[in-house]
Amino acid sequence: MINITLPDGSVRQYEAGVSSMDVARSISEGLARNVLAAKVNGEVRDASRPINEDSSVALLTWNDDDGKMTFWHSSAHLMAEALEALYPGMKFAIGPALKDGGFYYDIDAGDRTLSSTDFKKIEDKMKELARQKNEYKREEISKADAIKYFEEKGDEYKLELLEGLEDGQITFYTQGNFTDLCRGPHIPDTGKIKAVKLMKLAGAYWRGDENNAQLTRIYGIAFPKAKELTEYLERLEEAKKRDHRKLGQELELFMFSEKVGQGLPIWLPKGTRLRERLQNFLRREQEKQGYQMVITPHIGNKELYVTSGHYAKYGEDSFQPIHTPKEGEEFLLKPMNCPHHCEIFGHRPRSYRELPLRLGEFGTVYRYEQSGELHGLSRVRGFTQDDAHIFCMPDQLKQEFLSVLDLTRMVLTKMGFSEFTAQISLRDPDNPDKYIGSDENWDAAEAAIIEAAAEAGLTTVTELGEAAFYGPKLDFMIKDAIGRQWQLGTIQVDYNLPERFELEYIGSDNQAHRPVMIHRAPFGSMERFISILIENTAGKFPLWLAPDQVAILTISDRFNDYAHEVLNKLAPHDISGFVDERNEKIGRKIRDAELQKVPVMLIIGESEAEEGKVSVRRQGEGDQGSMSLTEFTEWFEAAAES
RNA sequence: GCCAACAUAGCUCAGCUGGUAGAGCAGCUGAUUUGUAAUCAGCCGGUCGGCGGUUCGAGUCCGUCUGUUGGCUCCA
Repeated sequence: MINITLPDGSVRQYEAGVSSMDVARSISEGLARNVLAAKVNGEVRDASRPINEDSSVALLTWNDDDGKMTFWHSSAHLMAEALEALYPGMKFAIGPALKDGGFYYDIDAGDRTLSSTDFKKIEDKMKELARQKNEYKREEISKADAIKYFEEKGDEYKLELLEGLEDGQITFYTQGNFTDLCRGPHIPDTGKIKAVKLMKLAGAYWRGDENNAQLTRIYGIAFPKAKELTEYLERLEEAKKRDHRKLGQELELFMFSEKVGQGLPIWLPKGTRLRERLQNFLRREQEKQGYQMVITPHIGNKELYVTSGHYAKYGEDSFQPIHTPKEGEEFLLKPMNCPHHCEIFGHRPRSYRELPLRLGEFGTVYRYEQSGELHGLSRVRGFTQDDAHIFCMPDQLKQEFLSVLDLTRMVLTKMGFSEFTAQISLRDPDNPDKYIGSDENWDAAEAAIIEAAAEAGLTTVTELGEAAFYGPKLDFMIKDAIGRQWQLGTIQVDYNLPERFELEYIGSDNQAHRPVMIHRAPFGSMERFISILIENTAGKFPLWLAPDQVAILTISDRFNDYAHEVLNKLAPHDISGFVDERNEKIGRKIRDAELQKVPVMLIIGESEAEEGKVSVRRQGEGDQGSMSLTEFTEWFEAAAES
């Protein structure tokens, strides 16, 4: 008998050779039906494989990430089986599951060209094969036999893969009539796959190398329940509707111009109002916490970046230097604000009494991103960071970190994001030479970050080896309204720049000391943050942020004068908007304001003009009744708070 | 950057196998003076992304450039 330890800590006894599936059955039939694979002593394996010694076993279902990955991997095999059945002679390269969901298979279709019009046929075949509930059978095979099999089949890709594998650890998996070289594991049988959809087709090189053959990559998704596929597709639809590029155009927030240049966003009036509101908000909050704003130029002498080390690191992959008429003089578009801020710190002697010195700037920087990486506002070549650099003494690090965490969390919460986690990136303990700065400093900084995050009550994930060479960091991850994860603001500790710029302060001991620097940007960049904000709100910005807060809609042009009077009276209350004077019916004006997602509509006709009132309508909600202007400003303030 | 697809009016899109461009919305003009998601009519608007080529003839075929979109070793 062997002991099987389950995740809840309970221990059960079974005959040696028992399978994970048997274990599941002994617990409940329902569980057994849902088991996709099992994690045995930390290794994900087929549920059918025998266990011969005392082990810990976790049964994996659709609710486990490893279960999903196994499911999708098996789905890739199912797709390959369907392809082979429909189009004999195809060669298969690799077909993994994807962490972000779904799977793909890279295939060499020979002379045949596959297109998305073939998807339906392939999906139908997959469903047909799935209904046969074919078992995924594992088989250990000798390298010679494996080579023979694929030589006969004429699949040079699998043969190449075999070259890299050792005899004795090669396995085949077979379901139905399809056999594939595969490490596994797989789900018990194809019958679990109830819903499949092929998503897209892309070119991909064999082994990702452009010198190799170009293969056809087919992406697909699969689920154990039809309903889950429907929901998945609905989520994709929803994401499409929220796409900030689409909304940015519809709401006239920003634009791009070929003439201005790729990846260089142009902020239109409405987008600018939105952005300025965000900046003002952040500026005020930062000033409350003792930040001082500074402004530095968009270009800097090359020497500045040689000093900071950025030139050596980014030289040829960036915008190239600007030459002046003067011989040998070169300027760089600034890729970062920190060197400038270091110069501010260093321009006169600093006392420890001035620390922490917190310098903030909405600094616009330019980076030459690869053209293929550009994407709407989220990946651009010119953007503005909500940047700040805190120069402090080592023993102030934790306190400063804590206030930055507080600030970040506060502003994100105000922005409507409530679920965050923090990723803490530390040194790679096996590679101490990769990092600059003393061990004591690193230990202290890492401890400061970990303690600060714990004190702030943040859920954290720690990644070893992910730190920058100059210091550890913490990144904020947020979840948006439709469940997507985004990486936002980052907080980094830096020992490097103070050293390169030879920054010093005079301590209470009358000796010179080197300050520690914290880089931090709660939003990251205004561009990227706003792209996330647009997608999170679907363009329905909170009242206090909306570019136009109220649309004043007149029933007929007889009331235009009163409408303007109302607009003027709202201005002192910091409520802004416009009067829709068009000669249109009220229904039309409402529709247009609704589509423009103006949060509040004030409807003005005969009765309002006579009684000095406004009829209030909330975007997406409808009529809120009529009120006096005083009542309305109170209503507005209350609404803006919530 | 590489691969693929796409680029037609301000926007969304139609235009069969090559035979000199169309719709809806927007805009303009007029009528209408309107009560909670589209009033009616008329008009304007495109060297079909740029350049080159094939052809008697190119939005349509080929090349090239620009831009956009999706992908670009999560290893069998």
